[in-house]
Amino acid sequence: MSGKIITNNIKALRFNNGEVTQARLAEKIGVTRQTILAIESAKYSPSLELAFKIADFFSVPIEEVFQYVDAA
Amino acid sequence: MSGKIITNNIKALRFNNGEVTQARLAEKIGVTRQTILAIESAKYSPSLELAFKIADFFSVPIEEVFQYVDAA
DNA sequence: ACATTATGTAAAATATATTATACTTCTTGT
DNA sequence: ACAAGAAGTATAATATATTTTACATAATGT
Repeated sequence: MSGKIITNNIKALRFNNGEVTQARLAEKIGVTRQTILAIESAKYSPSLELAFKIADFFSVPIEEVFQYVDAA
Repeated sequence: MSGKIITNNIKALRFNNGEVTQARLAEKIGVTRQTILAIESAKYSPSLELAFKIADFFSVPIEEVFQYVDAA
């Protein structure tokens, strides 16, 4: 049915950028630590705006943070 | 505060691709025509998943459909 | 002028993202 | 072993996106 899922490499990006913590990333972006945690562990996928904010924070395009790929 | 807003060129893309209608785009992507209309007229911004679906439909990266730019 | 198709407006109902709070577990340094 | 910082689990409350339905307007072809 759905076929595709959204994955992310936020954790990897956090460590490629001077060990930024979940709490600090959340604070910088203006969301809660819970939100970062939930997205990072793929509990749900973010709004487009939040996706843009995260991508902007790491200075990369959205596609480098999130991937829309086949589930199987 | 926020400073940035999300814009889109869905309408332009629809006409660059053989005049695909809102209803047809919605149907192909698996959402309601109202959703396409609301997003196209920036009543609200979509979920990341829907943004991916729209971008995929037009075979372009998300950044070519949606732009996160300064409001002013 | 009429019929048809596409787009816009509106509002209530539902689903999903985000917050807030509190507690737990893991790591690391001392 | 202990303390402190970071990450994980859980849940209720709130905000926002999406659906559904219904009607209104705009554009086009006959």
